[in-house]
Amino acid sequence: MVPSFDLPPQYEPGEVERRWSQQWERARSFEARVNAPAQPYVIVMPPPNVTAVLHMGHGLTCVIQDVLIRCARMRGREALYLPGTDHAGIATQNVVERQLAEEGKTRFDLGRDAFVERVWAFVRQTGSTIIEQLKIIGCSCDWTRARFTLDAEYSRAVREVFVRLWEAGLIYRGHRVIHWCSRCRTALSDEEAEFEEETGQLYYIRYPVDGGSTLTVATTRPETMLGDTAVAVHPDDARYRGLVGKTVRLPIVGLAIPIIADRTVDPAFGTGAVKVTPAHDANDFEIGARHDLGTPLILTEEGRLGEPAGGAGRVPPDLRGLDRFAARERIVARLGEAGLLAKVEPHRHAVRHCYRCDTVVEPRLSDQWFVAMKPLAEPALAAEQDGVIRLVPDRWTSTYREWLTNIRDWNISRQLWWGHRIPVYTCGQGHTWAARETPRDCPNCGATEITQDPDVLDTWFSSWLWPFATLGWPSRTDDLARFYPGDTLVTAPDILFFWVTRMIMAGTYCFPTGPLQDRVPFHTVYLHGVVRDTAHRKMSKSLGNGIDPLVVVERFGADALRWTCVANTALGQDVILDPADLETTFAPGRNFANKLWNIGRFVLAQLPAAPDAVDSGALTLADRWILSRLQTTIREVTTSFEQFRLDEGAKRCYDFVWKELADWYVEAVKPRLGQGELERRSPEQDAARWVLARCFDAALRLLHPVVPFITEELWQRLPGRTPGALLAVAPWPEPDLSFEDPVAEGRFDRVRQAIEKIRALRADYRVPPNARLAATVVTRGSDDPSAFTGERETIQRLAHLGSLTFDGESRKLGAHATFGDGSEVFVALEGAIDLGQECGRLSTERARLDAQLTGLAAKLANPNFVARAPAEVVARERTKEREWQVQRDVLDAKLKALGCS
RNA sequence: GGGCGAAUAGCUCAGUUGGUUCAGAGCGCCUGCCUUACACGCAGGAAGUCGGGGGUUCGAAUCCCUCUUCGCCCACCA
Repeated sequence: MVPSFDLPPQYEPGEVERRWSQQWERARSFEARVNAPAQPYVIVMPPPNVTAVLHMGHGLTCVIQDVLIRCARMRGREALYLPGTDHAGIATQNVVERQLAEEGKTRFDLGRDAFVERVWAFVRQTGSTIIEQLKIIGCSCDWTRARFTLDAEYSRAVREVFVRLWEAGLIYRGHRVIHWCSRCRTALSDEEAEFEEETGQLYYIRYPVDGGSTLTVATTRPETMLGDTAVAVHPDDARYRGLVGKTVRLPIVGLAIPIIADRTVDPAFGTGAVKVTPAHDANDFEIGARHDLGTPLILTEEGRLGEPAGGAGRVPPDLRGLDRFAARERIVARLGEAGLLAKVEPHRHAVRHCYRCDTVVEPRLSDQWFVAMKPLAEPALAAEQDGVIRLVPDRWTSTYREWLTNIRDWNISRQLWWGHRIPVYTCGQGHTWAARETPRDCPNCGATEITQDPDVLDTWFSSWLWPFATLGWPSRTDDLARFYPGDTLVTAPDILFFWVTRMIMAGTYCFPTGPLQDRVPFHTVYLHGVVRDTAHRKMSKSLGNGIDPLVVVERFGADALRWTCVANTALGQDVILDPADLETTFAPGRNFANKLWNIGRFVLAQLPAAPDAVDSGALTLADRWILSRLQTTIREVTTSFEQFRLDEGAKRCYDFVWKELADWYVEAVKPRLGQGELERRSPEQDAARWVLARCFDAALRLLHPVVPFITEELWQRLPGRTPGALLAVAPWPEPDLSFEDPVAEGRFDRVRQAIEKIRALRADYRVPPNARLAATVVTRGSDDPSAFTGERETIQRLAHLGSLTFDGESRKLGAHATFGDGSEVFVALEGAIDLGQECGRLSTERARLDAQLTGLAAKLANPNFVARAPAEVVARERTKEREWQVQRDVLDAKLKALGCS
């Protein structure tokens, strides 16, 4: 038996993970130091909504960020992973409003102050939920720097930016048609009104022309006809040329409205005549402006029909107060009765919906605050074009450019109560100004009776300052000087426009001087994929196809969750997980953790006796092989992580640990180490223990960013740890060139192949596992046959042989392997083997090999190939041909030995 | 209407600049194994005309064209 140790044979993540979360926090391992000499590396976390409960989307993005930040930290950078939460105006207000609704109240029953206080109470109560959950999955954030977008200091930054933009003339009051959510009762930005493809109806309505005939218009929203102020046709449309200038009677309303000509009308759509509703359609507003039409507002903020101000009698009393969709039915019915409904046809079109509550958004004329975006977009465009900002994968750059080039002004006012109140004030004299501090009197006329704009700012007007408002801007704090600009921004592409581009704009705007690379908030944007289910639908609560990360942590461990996230996220590709089969989805990570655990159990049992150094002369072939593989692994993992190919890096570690270290090195080294005789020390045993320690230590370091908990737990148990030292801040391994040994790799590969051949033979010939056969390994042409004789014990053990001899000449029935340098290994099993069934199989194999050889011969006979292909390719093909010929000989020998014809 | 992504083993996916790790991994499946770290394991194995078609090339999963099927983003067509 190996020496007793206290580790159970199965890894139990729960207790270990809880313990290390606490230890790391207690050790303040993730707190970035302002005075540290090292170069900083900064990632700001996209702040989750303060009401959020952790879902796989957060999980994926934060795990990716955490891998990068942990890697940077181990590589000696002063790493800052800055967390926080977003007040999420509409989303949070909606949550609290729903709570109120359950009590039968609305926010208006409470009044503004009481409502806002209620939201605060809710936020204070639940606001740290997601923060705690992020700790559970191992995010190595600097929690002391956690920020909330409504913190007092943060609010100061928001006001500062607003006032600066105001003073620069970039904020203006716009009277225009905006997207209105009648459920949230607020305006939305273009980005917040999301298109959804729907099949609706296209209604053809006859408008009677004064003086006879009718003009038919097509509309998808017939209820808005009450707000029509004209009917427009294209000026060149021959069908309607005679009608322009006349008037039509607006059905139901009875008002006379003009027929006008406007070039924006598409004669090919519908009837070529379009009703013009300037107050409820952005296009129509433009047309109305050109033709000096009125803008009667016939839909209320609640989305109900309502008589416009001025009372032109547009909305009949019996329709007033009717919801817009009910009104649509009623009006269509009434048009039908009046014989004015020409036809209705199904119509596929994109309808805008509120991104928070999915309600169909209504275009509605109103007064809102806008930011002029063109001047802000220019430096952001330049940043990408000058290479100061890089998007990964780079296919996003075209999307980025296109959006910034065609950018439209940003409606930043929201008719909500929860958020940053717009710092615009008005006095009785009508003076309007923006102020950093709440003013006592009007700076223009000294009037003391002043009112503040009732609206709040778009949530994103605070989030776009995240990379520097969190560091204390506009104050010139040490944090700001040290940690701005940051390095990498990691997020899913769905908030590229909401957030990423705007952060870049805010960065360059708020840091107006210096070279561009000192102004932009980060130099790399890594846009990873979206978490989807097996039907490739985005995981969402509403679809019910989500996976609760905490359930996964409970069942499989946080490391398993992280493993699945990382191993499945190819560069920028979506991550497909199966919510119906958590076992299949997360078991690989758990199993790998368990494998690591058990390698640890084996290694730790040996290590009390591990020497600090070893004489390189004592290293066996296997030692030199695994050490060489380790150097390769270190190099590959490092570059993979640098290039955001996290899956590749993780899998490379996996293969090293499992396929190389555990499957081969540990097995090869067992006979040398003997059974639990730690006192026994030979140079070879010392070497093995030293190599084990070195490889395992390095593997734990490489894996730590991905699976921090188990690696920390195991690493702590390695001997020689100074108290308080943590893997989380231990140095990243560097490849050691002196251990790179391609010759040893090649030789050990031969040993492996010899063993695999013997194993395959045993399985093929159904040799009982306990049968200790004798085998002969025939080596020919090898540069050093002692490579095999030196590994006699390894081969015997791993191939379950009773005895093993080496032979340079004889060729018997067995397995054959050749190598690139022309050397060969032939393995002959000696013992009773039932070969009766083998003839057919061997003949088929022989036939296939013949066919392949014919094809290869043709290729080699092709003068084009020989002339044009690189020399080493031709040589490789020739080698292959020789190998195949040898294989054919072997097959022939086998067939002959079996007595097959 | 424009742009982008995906299509590779039964399932979920890798495959970076065409050529020695190019036909791979995990899961599942088949055959044996509790072999002194691990059955969340070990050994062996079956399995794919790399979506269809055309082209470039000595050589294509990889580059070009085209078609099909999914998915996403953007767009003022009522």
